[in-house]
Amino acid sequence: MAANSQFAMAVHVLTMLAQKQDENVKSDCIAASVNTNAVVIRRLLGHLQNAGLVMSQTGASGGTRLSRSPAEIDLAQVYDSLACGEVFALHPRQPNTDCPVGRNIESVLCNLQKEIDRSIDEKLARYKLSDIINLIEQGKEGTSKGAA
Amino acid sequence: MAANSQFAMAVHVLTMLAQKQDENVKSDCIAASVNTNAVVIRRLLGHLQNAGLVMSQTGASGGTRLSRSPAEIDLAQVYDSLACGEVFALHPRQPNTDCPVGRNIESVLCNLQKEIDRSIDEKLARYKLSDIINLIEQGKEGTSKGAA
DNA sequence: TCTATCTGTAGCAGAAAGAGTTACAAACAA
DNA sequence: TTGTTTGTAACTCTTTCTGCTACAGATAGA
Repeated sequence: MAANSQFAMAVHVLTMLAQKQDENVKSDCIAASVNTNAVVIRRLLGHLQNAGLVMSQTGASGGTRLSRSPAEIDLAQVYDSLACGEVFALHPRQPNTDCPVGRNIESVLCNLQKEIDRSIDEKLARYKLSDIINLIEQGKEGTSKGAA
Repeated sequence: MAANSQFAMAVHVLTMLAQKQDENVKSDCIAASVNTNAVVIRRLLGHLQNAGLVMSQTGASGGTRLSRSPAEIDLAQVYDSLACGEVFALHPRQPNTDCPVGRNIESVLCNLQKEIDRSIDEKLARYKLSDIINLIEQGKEGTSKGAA
């Protein structure tokens, strides 16, 4: 396991920002909803800012807001901005190069890894932030009729 | 990051077993090629055995061999046997349920996660172990002309 | 039956990665 | 000038993974 929870938090954060468009949201406020520390949120926002998805403002009455509309942000952009890629890692130690398998397997797996990453990206690119917001809105009515 | 290197090792191990079909391979021997400890290999083989991909034999002249032909084993089976799934994790702490976003985002992301997992599985299912072996064989000739 | 060999697994130590926290400089509105 | 907010460094704690030792149980072969 040990998967990355940053992505889930990022989607959460962006959804909140989308709901308060044209308003600076403070990291404290976001942290309260995600149930974590404000610094954790600011670190996350740093990545989203580098990717051009949000913009922050320091100082009094500062905060963060989306820098594009929710329809112009897709989940692949979010995923990539966190650079948490790699579904599986390669060998922790260099395999034994005296063995014919060990000598060549890395490059084969590396290519496979890239291919998988591309397919995840394609899948995520189909979802806009605006789609996620719609799904969450649907979830509000009824208890949880499954936002499939 | 912190992705799972188990998958890479598993493919490595299975490739070795395929090359010594109908022969019991010892965990020591595999460990030497993967460049790790024999116990690590035996733990890994346990998963593959539960999935019915290999069979082990204890005692003198024991070891492990494939329980099917390489053409009957695909990488999705390998991936699933390790149960290392989950491309991204959900929130480490329960989000604040007082917040409308926090209350519903988990189920939305959970569904997304399942969808991504399915698409990885579909992609991996296209590769048989026999395909991997072919790619590695190709890599032997020439230095590394890219086993794409 | 005895012995040498190999797997399966428990249990421990060390390393690595993350999360959470405190603290503070820099930016900025009022 | 003052109060507020981000950005970031630095630290601790926890969790997870790897590697390792040790040993019980299984088994082939003498």
